[in-house]
Amino acid sequence: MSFDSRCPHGGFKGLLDKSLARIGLSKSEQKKVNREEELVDLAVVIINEQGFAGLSLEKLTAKSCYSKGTIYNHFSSKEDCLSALCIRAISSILDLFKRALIFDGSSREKAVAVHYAYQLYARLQPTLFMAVLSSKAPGVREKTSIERMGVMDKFEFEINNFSDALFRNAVADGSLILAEHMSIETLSFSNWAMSFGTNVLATSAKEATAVNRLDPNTLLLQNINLLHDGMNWHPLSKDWDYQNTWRRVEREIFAEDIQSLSI
Amino acid sequence: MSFDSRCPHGGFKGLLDKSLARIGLSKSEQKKVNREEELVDLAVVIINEQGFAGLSLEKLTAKSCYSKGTIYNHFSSKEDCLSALCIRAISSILDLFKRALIFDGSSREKAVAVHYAYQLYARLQPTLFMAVLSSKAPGVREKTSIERMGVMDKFEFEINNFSDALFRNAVADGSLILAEHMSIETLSFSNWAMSFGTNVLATSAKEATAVNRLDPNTLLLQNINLLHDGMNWHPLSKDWDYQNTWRRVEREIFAEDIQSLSI
DNA sequence: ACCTGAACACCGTTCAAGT
DNA sequence: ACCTGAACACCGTTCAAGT
Repeated sequence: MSFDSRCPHGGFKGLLDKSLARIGLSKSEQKKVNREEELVDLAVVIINEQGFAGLSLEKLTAKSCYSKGTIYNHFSSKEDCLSALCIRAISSILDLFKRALIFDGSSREKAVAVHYAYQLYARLQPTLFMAVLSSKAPGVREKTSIERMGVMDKFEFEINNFSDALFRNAVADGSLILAEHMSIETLSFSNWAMSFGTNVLATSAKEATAVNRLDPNTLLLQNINLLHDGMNWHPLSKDWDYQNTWRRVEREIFAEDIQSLSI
Repeated sequence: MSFDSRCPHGGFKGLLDKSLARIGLSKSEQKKVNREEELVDLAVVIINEQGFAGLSLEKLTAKSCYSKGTIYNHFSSKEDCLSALCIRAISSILDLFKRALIFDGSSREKAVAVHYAYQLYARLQPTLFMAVLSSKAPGVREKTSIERMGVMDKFEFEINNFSDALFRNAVADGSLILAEHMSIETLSFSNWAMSFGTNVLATSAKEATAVNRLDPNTLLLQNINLLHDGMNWHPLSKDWDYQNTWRRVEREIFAEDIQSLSI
């Protein structure tokens, strides 16, 4: 093993320190946050090399320049480390969501842009995306520290708020009329469930016959079109070419990200 | 620890042997199948007592009357054992699905009955249901034996066929008209994705704010109503009381199963 | 106040010897 | 042909000693 890759300090470190200082962290707290970033990066490398089953805090210790004690100072267990990857993923997904919002279109088109962003992340960072799924498994949740669990809940709450806002805007601009017994929360949740279910099944069951037989690129769009039509969210898919919206989102918002995929 | 519970042979054993013999297994193969059933039961007990994180083949060995070698003869790893629980779950779910089909109603109502069955299983056997989720995590899949992976694929294929049949029937009886660019497979997959996504998020995020704020009982029905309305599957939810269908399914098909929940 | 690595317990996995 | 359990490697986790 080459030791060159160990302890890759420096680079943007000074920059990072400053931006963290701005949000009110002490020097030692900054150091800890930076180190955790570093360790999460290393964990991703190990998973890419040896699979999720190959990740252990033992190996993470060996690959880093810290001792076991320090590693356990960050992660209370291997599963806690996995949850840290999950939080990294959710946080990045939220950033992509916010970028998707600037798409110039109807509220339903904006929702399509957000779903595009979700699926894009699954393609850009398959390992981190799968970490989200892994962290939903009870065995992982059980061993995640309560502090980190709190952070996860906080991010989940933010994602929910974000999703709710999409539907509130739709109701506000008149393109969506709330049926009886339907709340913003209900629609927002169904939207999330469909997206999550589609992406997980599409990613995890790719090899199996079930998903194989479908075109993964348009799969998510078709599913959410069905759902949004069911909500009677205008314009309906029969009156608007959302396939075209999907392509426009790709071109107008996420062109560089897509480029990095083909390199 | 009491040793009374160890090696609970007997009971329906003779009966089981005979039914297995009918499908063409030798005596020793029968024995192995029976033992695996027993071990899966024991694994569920351990998980119920100590959580998913508490399961190990070490403990399974201790709780059973077999040696480590024999346990590893059944399960190539702890994760392989988890996948065995997953297969047990899928197989039971398929049985419930078949029972749901006998519900007397329109093709869309039959689909509602099938979703009812899915959600019922999640309530009847939360541990086994969560095992399905666990087995979707990459770390578990990676350590599942190829033979068991094959069995899982076979069951997934059966579930798919079952779901496809629901939609084929709907097209056949004229209540569902396939839109352009929509295939039976697409609709079937979206149906599965919605159900899976809803049940997983409802089960795993129960504590979190997101799902808390919704009524879990009607959540799944609302979500699939939106989806089926989006497919334009008649009768639409505005023209038919599917809440009532849901209650009828509960009463007419699954009354005893629900009873066992409240005991 | 934080870091280290030795120490130990538990688990996973194999396999030579036994029936 | 199948089962056993000793043996060992790897991992998780703790904590007294060090800086």
